[in-house]
Amino acid sequence: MVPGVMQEHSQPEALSLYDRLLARGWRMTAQRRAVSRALDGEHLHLTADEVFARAQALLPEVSLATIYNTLNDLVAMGELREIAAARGPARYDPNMAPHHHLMCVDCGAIRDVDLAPADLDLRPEPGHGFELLAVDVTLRGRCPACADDA
Amino acid sequence: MVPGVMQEHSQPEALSLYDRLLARGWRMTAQRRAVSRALDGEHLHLTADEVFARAQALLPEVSLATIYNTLNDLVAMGELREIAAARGPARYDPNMAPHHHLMCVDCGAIRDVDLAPADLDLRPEPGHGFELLAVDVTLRGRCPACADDA
DNA sequence: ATATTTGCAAAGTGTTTGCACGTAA
DNA sequence: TTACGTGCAAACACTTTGCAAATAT
Repeated sequence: MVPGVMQEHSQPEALSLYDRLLARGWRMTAQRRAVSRALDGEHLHLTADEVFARAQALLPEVSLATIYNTLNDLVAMGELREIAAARGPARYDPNMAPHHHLMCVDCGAIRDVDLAPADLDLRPEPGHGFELLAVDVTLRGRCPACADDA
Repeated sequence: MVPGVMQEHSQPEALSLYDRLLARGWRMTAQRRAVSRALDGEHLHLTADEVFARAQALLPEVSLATIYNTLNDLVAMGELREIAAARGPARYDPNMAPHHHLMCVDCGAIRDVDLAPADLDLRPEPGHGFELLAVDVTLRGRCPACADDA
C-alpha cells in the first residue's frame, strides 16, 4: 500500500489514521508514526499507557510524554476522540464515524454500538437554547463473561 | 419539616437526600449532615471541592478526605450518582430520577435534560449479549452565553 | 462499650509542562 | 536552516489510604 495516495473509490473513512495524517500534511516523525500505527485497527479503545506499550513495541525510545502530546494533538485535530464513558484513565477511539459505546460495569470492557444517532438528534426540544453539537451515548451493562462469574 | 417522617402521599423522590439517609438508618454525624445538606437542591452537579466548600460553610472543621469518603459511600449506596460526562474532576448528582445531561463544550456548564429513556431502552439489538443496566446520554453543545461570546 | 467515622498527611494515579536537545522539511 | 517535535524530570490536579483520636449508637 502506498501511503498518502488516496484511491478514488475508497470511502475516506477507510484510510488508516496514519494515512489520514499524511494526507493532511502533518509533520511526520518516527514517534508520531508509532503512535498512529498503535492506534490502527477497528474497535480500539486504548488508554495512553496502552498506546505507549504498543508504540514502544514499534519504537522503543518513544516517551510517555510524547504519547500524551500526540494524543492531545490528534484529538484537537479531530482525528481521534476521547471516550466519555470511562472515569479513570482516558480512552481514545480512532473511529471517527458516529457510533456509541457499550461498557461492562464489572470489567470495563468496551464495545462499539452502531445506534442510529437520528434516534436522539431528531429532538430539537431539549436544547434549552444550547446549540447542539454532539450526542454521546454510553450503554452500561454486564458482559457475557462477567455475567457468568456473578 | 420533620426529618425521618415520610408523608404517605409524597413521592419517595421528593425527600431530601438527608431525609433519605435518615430513613435508611444511616449512622449520622455532623460531617455527613453537612455533606448531605450541601447536596440539597435541584439541578446540582457539584465537584468534590464544591461540596467541600458548601459543607465547610455549615461545618468549618470538615475535611476534604471526609467529603471524598462520604461521596463514595453515597454513590455505593445508590443515593448519589457520579456524572459520566465530565473529564476533569468528578461531578455528583443527587437527583436519582432518570435523566440525562446537556453540557456546554466551552464553559462546562451542565443542565439536566428529561429525555424519555424509552427512546433508547426499547432497542434490544445492540446488546451483543450484554445484560443492559443503564443508558447514559450526554448532549454536548454551546450554551447561550458562550454562543454570544463566539 | 465498641464499632465506625474523622482528620491529617502521605502516597497514589493520571496528565501536563519547562526547557535543552534533536530533527523533518 | 529553523521552526517544530521530543525526552526528561519535576510539577500538577484529583483521589485514596493508614492510622490515631474522636464519636454515634
